[in-house]
Amino acid sequence: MTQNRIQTDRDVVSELTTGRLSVYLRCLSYLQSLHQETVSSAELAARFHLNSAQIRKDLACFGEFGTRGVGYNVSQLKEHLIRELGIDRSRKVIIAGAGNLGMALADYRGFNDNGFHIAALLDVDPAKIGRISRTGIPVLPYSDVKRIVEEQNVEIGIIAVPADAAQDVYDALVASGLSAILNFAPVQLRTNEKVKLKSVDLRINLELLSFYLKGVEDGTA
Amino acid sequence: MTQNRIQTDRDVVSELTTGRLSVYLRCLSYLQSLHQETVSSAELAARFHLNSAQIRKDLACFGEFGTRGVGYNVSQLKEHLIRELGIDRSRKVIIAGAGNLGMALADYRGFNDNGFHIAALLDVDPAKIGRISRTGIPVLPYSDVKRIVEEQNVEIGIIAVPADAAQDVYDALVASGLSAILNFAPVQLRTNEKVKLKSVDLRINLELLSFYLKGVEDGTA
DNA sequence: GCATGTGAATGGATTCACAGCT
DNA sequence: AGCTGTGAATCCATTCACATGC
Repeated sequence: MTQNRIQTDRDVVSELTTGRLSVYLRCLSYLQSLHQETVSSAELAARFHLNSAQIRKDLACFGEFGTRGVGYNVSQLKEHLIRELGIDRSRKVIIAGAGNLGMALADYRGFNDNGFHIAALLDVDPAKIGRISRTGIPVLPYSDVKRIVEEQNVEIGIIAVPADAAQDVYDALVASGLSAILNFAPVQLRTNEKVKLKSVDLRINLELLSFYLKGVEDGTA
Repeated sequence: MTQNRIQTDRDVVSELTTGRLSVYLRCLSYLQSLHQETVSSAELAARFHLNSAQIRKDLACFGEFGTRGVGYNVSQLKEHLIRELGIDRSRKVIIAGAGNLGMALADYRGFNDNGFHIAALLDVDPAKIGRISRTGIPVLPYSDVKRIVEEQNVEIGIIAVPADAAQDVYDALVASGLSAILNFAPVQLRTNEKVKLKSVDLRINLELLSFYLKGVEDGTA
């Protein structure tokens, strides 16, 4: 109910909850664009096929922000989530690997916007170094990592290199001094516990669908 | 909320389990390349920082495949998983959106290999139609969807278009007759329950890291 | 002896249900 | 009345611990 509680609860927020907060935030931006002033947990729940109690619990993690009998104030809640997610200022990102995926992420709106700014791409290929992405992000050699990270205060690294190069790249990023890494290479990395790592395995999702399809074929699903 | 589990003849397998099976499979391929003949749940557990009982439970979903006192036969288990995941034959995939992300996915090794084959990319941009990706995947207009899906027996669609086009593309893919969709657009789709949908939200992962970083800054994590 | 397979115990996340505020 | 905030109940996933079989 009071300020102490906000601090206490914070380190207990699960990734599942945090992920949903991101989704709510996007929805609030949309509602704001419609000039909707308040929203109830039931309305949000209907949009996402979630349970309304879950949404209230998620939002209550950081204090009481709703008004009983009314709901949540859209723009107030939005600002609040932005602050809680730590994207109320721009965080610098560097992408290792200027291949297809790295380039796509560099130019991806969701990545280079609204709380995140991509400082540079990194690559080993001399043919790529010195060029820029479609939206103007420069491709630099790995020898520049440490300098860029320090000069531009880069906090997040993204690994978008083939699996066999991922560990070396991981080690180089960690050595450069950044604090969090998003890994797209399908490998189990030997990690440094001081750096937060989140891995995303794109192929798993295709295999999940294949598994579902097989179930349908076998007539068991 | 409903579609999160997949029925099999033996039991019900959660998506979490299925995802881990994919990871084990990749590891088994690696062990096979080292000519290792057997592997224990404890060894796999150590590799992935998982609990060995969890691995045994995951693998036991489809029957008893290990040998007590010995472990699992690497190549036998690998073949078994490939069959259970339904990638023992090539499944055809079509990608909607020949932008950066679509192109990256089309040429991504993990997507166009080993159980999956990308039949085509789709786009609305006349400048892109008729071209091919770096690895030779053709870009076709949406008017060809139904024909391609039928002729080539495409089962899986991937949505790699901007958020505002995603619903229309989803509807077109569903209408074309395929059975499963992997969605990369950050929107809540109005779905047809006959088609399995899996959504991947890339931005959530960045926000997760931002949330972690904020926790560190505030000294609460 | 050693590692699997699995019922029982634990731990988390979700949902229920209602007290409490507007 | 309407909707939040939350303890209690439920559901699901993970882990423990051991009987079972090589």
